Amino acid sequence: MLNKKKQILFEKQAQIVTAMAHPLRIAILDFLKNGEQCVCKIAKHIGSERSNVSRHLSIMVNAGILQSRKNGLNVFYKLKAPCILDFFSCITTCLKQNIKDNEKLFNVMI
Amino acid sequence: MLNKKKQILFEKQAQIVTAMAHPLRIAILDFLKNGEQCVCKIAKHIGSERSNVSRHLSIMVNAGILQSRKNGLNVFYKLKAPCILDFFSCITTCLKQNIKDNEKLFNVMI
DNA sequence: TTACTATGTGAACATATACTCACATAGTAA
DNA sequence: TTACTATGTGAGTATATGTTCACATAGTAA
Repeated sequence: MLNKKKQILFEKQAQIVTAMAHPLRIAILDFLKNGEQCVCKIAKHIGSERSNVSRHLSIMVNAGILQSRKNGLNVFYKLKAPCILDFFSCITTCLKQNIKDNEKLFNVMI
Repeated sequence: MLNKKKQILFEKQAQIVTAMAHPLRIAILDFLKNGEQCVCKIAKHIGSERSNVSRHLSIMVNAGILQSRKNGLNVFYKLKAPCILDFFSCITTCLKQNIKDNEKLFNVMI
């Protein structure tokens, strides 16, 4: 059985992973890899409602993977842990492997 | 605006990230880092209903981050992409930073 | 002051997710 | 055959999540 310490660790880790587990949020993270952006620019770039983008951003700020800075009317968001980007190269490796596996399955079927 | 290709890529990536976005699933991934395990061992280790564990496992198999092998009555599950484990070191970095930030905030408040 | 812009948030709704229970299936062993 | 074990899954329920609309707030600029 898991001890309480590990259980808490896994819950905290899940909070961070969950904050990345959405196509729009991944699109935002990808957009922010080259530096901070304001909400309206992000909303325009990913093509979604401004209020919805605002919510997605606050989810990632609460999880501690983004940080924000106010400047006049604008609020700028940027990545807090750049290592998050490395993660997506692992994810892409998974994706490529999945495609290979599907090809194999397909070749067996026909 | 995002093009269709990128949109599809982010959706596929989100499917994989979502498959890791749960404390029990992270506990399972952690348990499997030392090699394959059958469902009953996994269920006993993480201390959850066998049927629930079975569902969590199938979520991760469908996402392509686990693979399974049948042997008699048992079904053994193992990690498909070991780079997933590297990811959790990044997550832990985030967590440590979050704790530091909270400390700073706490010091400002008192 | 007024008019404007960027952002955040409450309320409502639709959809997705997690969990449990009960049962079905498939392999083992007598 | 029967009895058992490990696993998966349908149904039901509770909770969480994503989205939109409308409105509130805060800063800008005339």
